[in-house]
Amino acid sequence: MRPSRNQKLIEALAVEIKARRQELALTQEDLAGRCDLDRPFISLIEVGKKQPTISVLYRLSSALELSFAEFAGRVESRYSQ
Amino acid sequence: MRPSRNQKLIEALAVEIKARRQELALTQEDLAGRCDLDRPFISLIEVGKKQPTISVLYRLSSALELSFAEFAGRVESRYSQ
DNA sequence: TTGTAGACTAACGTCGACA
DNA sequence: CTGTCGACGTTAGTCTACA
Repeated sequence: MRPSRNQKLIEALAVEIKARRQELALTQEDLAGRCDLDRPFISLIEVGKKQPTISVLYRLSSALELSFAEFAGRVESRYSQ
Repeated sequence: MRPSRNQKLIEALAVEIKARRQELALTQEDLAGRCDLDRPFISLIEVGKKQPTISVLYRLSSALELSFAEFAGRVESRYSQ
């Protein structure tokens, strides 16, 4: 079977991360620092070119000051639209 | 550099998936069929040996008849304990 | 500040098989 | 029914660097 890629979901995630990051007035480097991730990697996620694993998702949600459930809910609503 | 692996989170996910699957009286093969994933892969996730990406997580939540937010919340509560 | 590129390592996700 | 294994192709995730 084809690799499990859902581009619309990935893009919903991308938009939510970027929006929330800017809401908190953080740079990509700030965010990367908060969750100990590579800054260029954050960039790739925000343009919908990378699909993070659950560990990275969880760390991103914490860094964005959201519970995991709240973060997932936001991504989900963007996806459903 | 350091692998972005949070074993406790992975195990919380593992336990939740297995519990919810059994709640629905599904076999791993049933679940695999519902979300079009490899059956052995489901098994590895349920024993905490694999860390799925967001696409796989989303498909699992749907297959387990949970919203993405609800699913994330359940994993999160198991993780926090 | 951000997007992207190349090169690299580790891990995902699939498949077939077997206890 | 489930866990595991080996093999495989693909991609996550890191790092350096540049416009």
